[in-house]
Order: sequence, then structure tokens, then C-alpha cells
Amino acid sequence: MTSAHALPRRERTLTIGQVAERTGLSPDTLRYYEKAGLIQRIGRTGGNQRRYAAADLVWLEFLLRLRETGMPIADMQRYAGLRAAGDATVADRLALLRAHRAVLADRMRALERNAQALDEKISHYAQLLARQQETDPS
Amino acid sequence: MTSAHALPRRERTLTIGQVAERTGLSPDTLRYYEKAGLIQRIGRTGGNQRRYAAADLVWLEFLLRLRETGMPIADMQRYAGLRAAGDATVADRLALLRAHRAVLADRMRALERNAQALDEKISHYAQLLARQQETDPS
DNA sequence: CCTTGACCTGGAGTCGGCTCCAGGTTGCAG
DNA sequence: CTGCAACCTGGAGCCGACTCCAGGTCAAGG
Repeated sequence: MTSAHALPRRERTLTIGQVAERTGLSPDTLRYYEKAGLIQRIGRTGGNQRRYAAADLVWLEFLLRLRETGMPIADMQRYAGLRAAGDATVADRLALLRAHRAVLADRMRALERNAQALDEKISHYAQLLARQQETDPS
Repeated sequence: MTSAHALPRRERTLTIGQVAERTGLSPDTLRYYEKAGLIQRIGRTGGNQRRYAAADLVWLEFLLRLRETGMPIADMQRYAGLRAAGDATVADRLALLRAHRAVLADRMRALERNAQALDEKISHYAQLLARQQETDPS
């Protein structure tokens, strides 16, 4: 059995700069995420420079999706911790994702409501403006 | 013509504590919003205590809706400034709201996409879990 | 080889959005 | 009147999520 954490010898890897470019995160943020435990320790060259493997990118993209849905870093840390702990935590991870999914559903409903209210306000203003321009076509 | 800013003598008004209770904001936050210019200066008693009028609450609720849709305070400041500047700014306000509405639409689409991805992940995990429990019904 | 841009670490700084506090004042129930 | 909870102000502090920096090391093209 091969170690899950070794730097794969013959896999194409990316430098932190290349990953930054691909993901839109800054190198600083990538290091910060790693320090914070959102990302497992990335493989290194002999000279201690990070080399990101394909699997790292997959995980990163998942994280970014969670972030885009407003999940706080603390929750991502919990999730990453469970993930690192192995298969025994699948049930917990599932629960976490489901809870987040529910939060998401609430937020989407709220957004919809507010968007509608906003639309009303907008059409109200549009009418107001139309009347203004009618009486005062400066 | 009556001043738009005088404390109406015979209108039912609310103390900051009552407004806090009704809106879910803390008194500190209400004062902060006022200091920041999101809210016009609230009418005061002789002893300098705030008394919120109905119109203040209406505006507050509008602000809260903007906040719920993720509008940053800086933008709300701009909007509040325009509003305070009178009717001549209706076009600008309209533009601001429309821009925000567009942002909102984008965010809703992104959320939808991510929710879908999340659902896939969830069902993947659910299946994994089911198989686990089948082979290891501890 | 050597240069030079990309990379490393630890730690300080920034920004948005509140939240808390000290030290004093107000206003209503009794 | 008086007591006491609720209010006032200015300013410091906090939290999350980065962002920047100094001072040093690495790696790949020429």
C-alpha cells in the first residue's frame, strides 16, 4: 500500500502561483487555508516549495463552492477535520452537508423574497422618475 | 410647510430599546447605523434620548432587507446619502438599486448551481453510507 | 555558475461590521 | 421626590477573513 500523503513522483503538479491563477485565490490565501487546516499539508519539493496535485485542486474547488455558499471557515475546518479522520466519519460529514444545505435553502428563499421587494421598489422609482421627466423635461 | 426633521409632537414613537426588540438589531447597532449615516438623525426628547417614528422604522426595514441581500454598508451609505439629498437623486437611486438587483440575480444563480452540486455530493455520501452499513452493521 | 523571479516562514496589519465599556444623564413607577 | 432601569457619548476591542511584509531560500533559463 502506498502512503496517501507522499508527493507522487510522476504526477504533474502545480506551483502555488499556478494554483492561485487557476482558482482566483491569492498565494497568501492558499497558505492561510493550509495553515488553518482547510487543506491538508500540500506536498513539497526538496526545497520546501509546495507542489499541488490534481486531488488537491479537486478539494480546493469543493471548498470554494462551500465558501461561495457562505459557509464560514470554522465549519469548513470541521468538515476538513472529519474528512482527514477517514471513512468512519462519513455519517457526520453527511449530517454537516445536510445542515448546510438546509441553511442554503433558507437563504435562497430569503433572497427571493427580498429580490421581489426590491423589484417593487424599483418599479415604483421608475414610475416616479417617468413622471418627473414628464413635468420637467430639462 | 412643516419641517421634515422635527420630532412630531403627537406621534407615537418608540425608544431605542423597543426598536431593538422589534428589529432584532441591538441598541448599539442602531446607534452605529445612525453615526454611520445609514439612518438620518433620529428625533430626540428634551433629555436627548432617541424616539423613533413610524417612518424611521419603515426605512430601517428597507435597510435590513438590503443587508439581508448582502449589500455592504458603504453602498447603503451612498443610497442613504442620495435619499437625504432629495428628489433630484431619484435616477441615481434607481440605478443603484438596479445594479444591486443584478448582483443579486448573479448570486442567486451561483447559489443554485452550488446547491445542486451539494445535493450531488450529499446523495453520493448517502449511498456510500448505505453501503458501509450494509457490510458493517455494527 | 549566476541571476532573478517565485517561493518560504512568522508575525503584524487591515477592513467590515459590529460589540463592549466607563462614566455620566434621563424618565417613569411608586 | 427618589430610585433605578434605560438611555447617552466617545472610544476601545473583537472577530472573521484575509493581506502584507521582512528577511531569507529555491529553481530554471542563459
